[in-house]
Amino acid sequence: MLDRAVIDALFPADLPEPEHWEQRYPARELPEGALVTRFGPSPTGFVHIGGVYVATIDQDVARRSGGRYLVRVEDTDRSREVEGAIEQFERGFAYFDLAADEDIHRGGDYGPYQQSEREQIYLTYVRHLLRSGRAYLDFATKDELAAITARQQATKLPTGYYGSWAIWRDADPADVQAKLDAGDPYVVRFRAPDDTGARARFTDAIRGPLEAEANRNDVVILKSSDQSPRLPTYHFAHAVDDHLMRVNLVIRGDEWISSVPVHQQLFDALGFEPITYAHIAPLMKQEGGSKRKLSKRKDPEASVDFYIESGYPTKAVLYYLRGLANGRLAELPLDQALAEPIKLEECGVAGPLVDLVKLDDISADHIATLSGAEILEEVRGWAERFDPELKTVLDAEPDLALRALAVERDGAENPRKDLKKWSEFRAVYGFFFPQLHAAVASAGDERIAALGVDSEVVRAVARDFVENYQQLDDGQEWFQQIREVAAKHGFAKNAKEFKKNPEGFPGSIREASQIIRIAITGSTRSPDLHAITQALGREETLGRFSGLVAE
RNA sequence: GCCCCCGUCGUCUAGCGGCCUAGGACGCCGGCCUCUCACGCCGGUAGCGUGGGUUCGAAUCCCAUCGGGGGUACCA
Repeated sequence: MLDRAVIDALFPADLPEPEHWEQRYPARELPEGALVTRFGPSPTGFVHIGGVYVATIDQDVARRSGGRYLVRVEDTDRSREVEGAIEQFERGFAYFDLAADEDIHRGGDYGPYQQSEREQIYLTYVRHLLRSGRAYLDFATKDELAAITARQQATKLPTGYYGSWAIWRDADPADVQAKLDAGDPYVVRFRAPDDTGARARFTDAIRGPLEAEANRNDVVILKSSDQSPRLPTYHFAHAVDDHLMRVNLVIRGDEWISSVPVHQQLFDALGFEPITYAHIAPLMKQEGGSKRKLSKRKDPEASVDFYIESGYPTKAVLYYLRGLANGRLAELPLDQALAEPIKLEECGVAGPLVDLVKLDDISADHIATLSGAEILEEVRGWAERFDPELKTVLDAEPDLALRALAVERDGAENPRKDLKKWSEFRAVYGFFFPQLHAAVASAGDERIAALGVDSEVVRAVARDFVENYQQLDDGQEWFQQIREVAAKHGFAKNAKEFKKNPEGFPGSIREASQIIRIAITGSTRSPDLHAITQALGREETLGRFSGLVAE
C-alpha cells in the first residue's frame, strides 16, 4: 500500500473528509416510506423516448410516496458530449410534464446536480478508498490493456482487469512513485474483494430476487489524471451521488443489472447503506424477425422530438408509456390511468415493442374527448413552432376554426376520430380555410374525372345546384337539394340501382354528391357535407363552385 | 468464450396446477349503418419457442434445448 503522504499529495490540500459531505447532505426529512428517485440524463445526443419512459416512472413513484424526484446531469464523458443536448432534453421533458423537484435550474439542498461540478466530492471518496487500500493507482496503457484482453480471449478466460492480470494491483510502491515522478497519467481502480466464487444477491423491486457471480474486476472509478476536472466513472458516481443525494430507489434500464455486483461492493467499501434497485426493461423495436433496443441512430421514433414534432398530445404519450410499463394501467380509461400509481411489482420484465399504431389509436381516442376549443388551443401551440402559416391562418380565423372543429364533434355522441396528432390538422381540416384551400378549377379536374361522370353533366349539376342553392338548417332537407339535382339529371337513386344498369345512368346519387363534395372540400372523403356548409357559410360554399360552373 | 435477464395471438398483455376447447385491448378481415370518410355496432382471424419429465390434470412445477436482449469500456 502507498504511504498516506504519497496519496495525500495527489489531492488538493484542502480537500474535505467524507464527514464533511455527510454533514452537508444529511438524511432527508421525509415521511416514512417516502421514495427518493433520480433520473440521470447524459448529454451525449438527443433525449431518447426511453428516457421519458423511465423518468415518468421515477417521477410517479416519488410523488406518490411523498418523496422527491430529482434530475442529475450525468456528464462524466466529456468526449461524447453534444452541444445543446441539455437544452433539447429540457424542452422534451417540459413537453411531457416531467419537471423535477430538484435539478440544475430549480436547485435543491443536495446539489450540484451536474456531475462535472462535483469533482471535489468524488475526490474526497477516492482518496478515502486509496488511504484504506480499497483502491489503487493504475498506470496501464491502452495497449497493455488491449494485450491483456487479447490473451484472456485466446485462452477463453473471463476478460477484465483482475487477479494476476491486474498488473498494478499489488505494485511495488517504489514503481508507483517512479511513474508518479515521471508524470505518467494514471487512473484509480477499485480493489475488488478477492473472495473468488462468491455470489452477489439482491432483490430487485421489479424482478424480485436476483443472483450473479460476485464482481471480480478492479473497475476504474476515477478517470485519467491528465484530465481536468477529474471525473469518476458511472459506477463510482452512482455510489457517491445516490448516497449523498439520499436517493433510496434507483430506477434504471436493465442493462445495469449486471453491474449491480460492482455497485454493491462499492457501496460496501464506501460504508454506504445499500440501495434498492428497480431495473426496467427497455423499449424495443421490431427489426426483421427480431427485437432490438430502440436505437437513437436508426429509429426516428426513438427521439422525443419525433413525438413533439408530430404533435402527439402529451397525455396520450404518457398514457401509452405508463401502460407499457404497468399493463394494468393500459386497461383503464386515460384520466384514471394517469391518476393511478404505477406499481413497480407489476411492471413487465420483457422489453415491450413501441407500437406507433397503438399510440395513434390512443391518441385519436384521447383527442376525440377534447372540445373543439381545446383542440384549437393545442394545434395553435404546435403550429407556432412547426407550421407558422397554419398558425397565422388560425389566428386570423379563430371562429371558422372552431366551427370546423365542431363538425360532428361538439355535442356529438360519437365524435369523429380523424385527428391522431396535431400535425394532421392541416390535412384534415385545411379545406375549411379559404387561405389553405385550392378550389376546383374546372369540370375536367382529375378528382372529378375519376368519378366517371361526363364533364358536361358535371357542369350542369354544379350549375343547377348553385342556382337553386338554399342554406338550410336541417341536414335532411339540405341534402334533398342534391337529390333533386341528381334526379333532374338522371342519376340513379341509389348505388345498387346504378350498379344493375351502369349504362342507363350518368351515375348514382353517390356520384352526384361526390361532385358536390369535391367542389366544396377538394376531396372525395370528408365529414358531413351539410355541417361543412354550415361552418363555411353560403357565400364561401357557393364560391367554391366558380371554377366548375365556368365554361 | 464467460456472466446475467427475458420468452402466451402480428403487437401490449391476463394467467400463479383444474374456473383455459387460453380471456381482453390494438391491428387485420368480413358485415351492418350510409351521400363519401370517420365514428359506432356485430362477427371473425390468430398465441402458450421446442423436447422431455412430475401429476389424475401443466401456459402454470422441474430438466434440457432453442431463440431474443444485455454485460464483459477511462460509454452511460
